[in-house]
Amino acid sequence: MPKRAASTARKQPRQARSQATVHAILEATTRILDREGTDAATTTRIAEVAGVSIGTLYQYFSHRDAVLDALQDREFERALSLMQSVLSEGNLVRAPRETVTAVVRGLAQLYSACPALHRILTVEGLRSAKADRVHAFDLRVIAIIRHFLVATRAPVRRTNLDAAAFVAYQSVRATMLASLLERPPGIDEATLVDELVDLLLRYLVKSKA
Amino acid sequence: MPKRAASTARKQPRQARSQATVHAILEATTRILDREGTDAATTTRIAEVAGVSIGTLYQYFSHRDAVLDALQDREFERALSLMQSVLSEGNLVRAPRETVTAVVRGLAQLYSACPALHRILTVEGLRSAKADRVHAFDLRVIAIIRHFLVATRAPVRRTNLDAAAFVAYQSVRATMLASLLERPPGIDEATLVDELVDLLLRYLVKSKA
Amino acid sequence: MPKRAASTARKQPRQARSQATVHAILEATTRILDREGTDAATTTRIAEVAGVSIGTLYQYFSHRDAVLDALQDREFERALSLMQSVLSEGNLVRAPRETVTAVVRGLAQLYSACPALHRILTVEGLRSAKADRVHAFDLRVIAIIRHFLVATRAPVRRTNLDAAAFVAYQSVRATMLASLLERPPGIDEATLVDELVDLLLRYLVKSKA
Amino acid sequence: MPKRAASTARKQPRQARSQATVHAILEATTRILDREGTDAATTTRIAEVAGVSIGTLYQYFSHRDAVLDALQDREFERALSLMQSVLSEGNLVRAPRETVTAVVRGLAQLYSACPALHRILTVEGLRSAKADRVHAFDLRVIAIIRHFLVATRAPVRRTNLDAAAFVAYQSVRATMLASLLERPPGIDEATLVDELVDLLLRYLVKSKA
DNA sequence: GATGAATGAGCGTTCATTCAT
DNA sequence: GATGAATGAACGCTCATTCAT
Repeated sequence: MPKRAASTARKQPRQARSQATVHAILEATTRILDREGTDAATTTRIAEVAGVSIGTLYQYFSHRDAVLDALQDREFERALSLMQSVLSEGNLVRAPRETVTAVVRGLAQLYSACPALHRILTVEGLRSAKADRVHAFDLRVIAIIRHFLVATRAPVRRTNLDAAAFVAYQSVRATMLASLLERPPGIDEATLVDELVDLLLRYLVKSKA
Repeated sequence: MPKRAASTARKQPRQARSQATVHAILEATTRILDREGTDAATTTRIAEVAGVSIGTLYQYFSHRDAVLDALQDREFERALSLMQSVLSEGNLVRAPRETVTAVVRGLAQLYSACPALHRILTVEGLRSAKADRVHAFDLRVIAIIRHFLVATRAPVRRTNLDAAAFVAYQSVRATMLASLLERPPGIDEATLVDELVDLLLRYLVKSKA
Repeated sequence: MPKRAASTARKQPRQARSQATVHAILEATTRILDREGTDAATTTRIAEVAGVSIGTLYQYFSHRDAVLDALQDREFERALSLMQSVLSEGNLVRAPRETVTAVVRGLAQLYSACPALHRILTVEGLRSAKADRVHAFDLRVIAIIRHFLVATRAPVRRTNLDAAAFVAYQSVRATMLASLLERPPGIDEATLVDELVDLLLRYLVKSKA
Repeated sequence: MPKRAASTARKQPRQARSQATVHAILEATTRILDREGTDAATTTRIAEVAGVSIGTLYQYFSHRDAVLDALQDREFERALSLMQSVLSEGNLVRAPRETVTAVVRGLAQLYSACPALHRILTVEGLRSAKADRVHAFDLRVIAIIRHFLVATRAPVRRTNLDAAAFVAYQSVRATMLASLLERPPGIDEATLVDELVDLLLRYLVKSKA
């Protein structure tokens, strides 16, 4: 009894063929955004890459932005569940470095598959009403981090936890994406992870000494 | 050493009137981008706000992107000279906290005047060939930071200076812009500066203890 | 004398189920046209309101216009039989005012049930080849009226009966529809009927005096 | 100091070329509506027939309907000024038959140049918000007729002047247009005018006898 | 030099129609 | 027979760019 009809979806793809079509559209959009940028993601191009007609696209998405929204929802959900699982109650006893490394490594994996896409999705807030979606996501991420900072046994150094969570998230997100996209000389992925983990630990946690 | 022969400029604005026109166009573009967003920055609108005809605009800029490029150059130059002056040889003797605070405050001032514009300029890098321009700018910024890290008398903690400069710059830039644009609850500008200064000092400099 | 082999019908709805489907489609179209206007009468919407699939619709009607044509046929037939019964031989002995009132009242009833529909059916004649259908209908109506004018015992004032029938019919039809659709102030339906009856009697019949 | 910028017009055509362009667009629309019907009046077709590009059309009209509105305004204004001049104070002393004949002849001339166009313009009220424009026009026409009925020296037979003006206008309009469009056998234009004049006189004015 | 009317490729979107299931 | 996913021509409209004045 699936009653979660997203407001953006035109019809629930119940049949196998329909699901495949929707999937193909989202994958095509992912590829286009990651490789060709936002401007290339026209409805015509998406349909073309997905191997469907433009009419078919509009049977599943009410308008162009609905496709982007669906993609954003999917990726945001992925990122959130990643963080939630690593920062969950069960992991509170692990050493801070372990936990932080897990989060950073997880994000690195998530982003490195299609960094340009994630740059667009996490940053495209300027564009019209999309800003609200990004902000809402940011708030959820920060809530998760904040909750972890409250619950962890490690000695947290910060007093303003809202600010700490915000700074931590934005720093890791932006640095990772910039690194993946610019590929600056002398910084491979492993180095980057180490640096970010160190940045976070020194910023967030009291040193043992 | 005349380095203003930008490939995008159509003619050398030698005369006062010409310079005034170019300036008006860039100012108009700045205002539109910051207040109305990228989509509003049509050539017609820019010409209108600048108080010139569309024909005149094309007499000074070969195409729309040339206007944006010129604007980007101008703002990038501003940011670079800011950092260069604060991180210059003359300031090496100041306490690290002073210098770092000066840089962060400087950027905060620069960005907060027109945050949306800077978001567009630094982030719209995805768009087509613009990415290269942003990357080139990033490299210059990082070189300046790296040079400071080498020259400062403060005890630098990092060993990979390329990575350190990159991480430091990206973290500050992204966090500051996100904060200005999202205005997350519980984080005012002063708080943000304090947090970022602390983030940078703990990451970059060995504590005295 | 089977005259239902309309060129627009795709198949003979011999069976009860088929007839019910055709009926449902025509009723749905009627409702949509009258309440939502021409533009809303898409094939998808018609099928939806009729409770059948779009494929089924096309099994009974070769194309969209065939549905409208069938509806037009139905309503035209209704109007014709109304006029024919009132203006038939059996009514020739009634007083002219009685007969004319009956016709006008009959049309008022027919139209007021769904005025927008009749407006579309009688006026949308402009649209492509539909004009011919409306004209053909008009000719039949006029023939009926003309025939009455010839046969009635009342003293007819007109000499050009073609013109008289035409003028009489068009005046009543248009005024009635305009009144129902515009609902002009100061003219209720009873008033309108009185005015039109008076208009017709004075135009068509010699006054007794 | 012309400050009547119509809300539908995009820019005031001050220069000769611009005026010619606007005129060409309206003429093209007239021709298309009259000969090919409403559906044919696409922006592409209008631009094509007018001999301009689609972009030019949109420099003078903010959207497709603005073109139709402008045309409607023009024709409505023509019809109103015709009726106003014939039914004006100066003509109150003329014999009723003279005045009525002048009005009917005037409308006949107006309509016969492009009957299909006038049918569309006076009747297209169903389509979305266009109904209001037609109704507003109808009210103005009726006000003019009503005013004449009040002021004339001829003995008016009707008591409900609103209804009388409405019935008179709609009857003449519809009959004339239907006649021009259907060209029913046995009714030439002169006959039609005579019939309508007689219809109106008998309906509106007390006979001398 | 400056102007702004004109251009047209290309966008997002709709909807009548088909055909494999 | 019935279904509804898929199709694609055609629509209204925008905006970077050109060029005659």
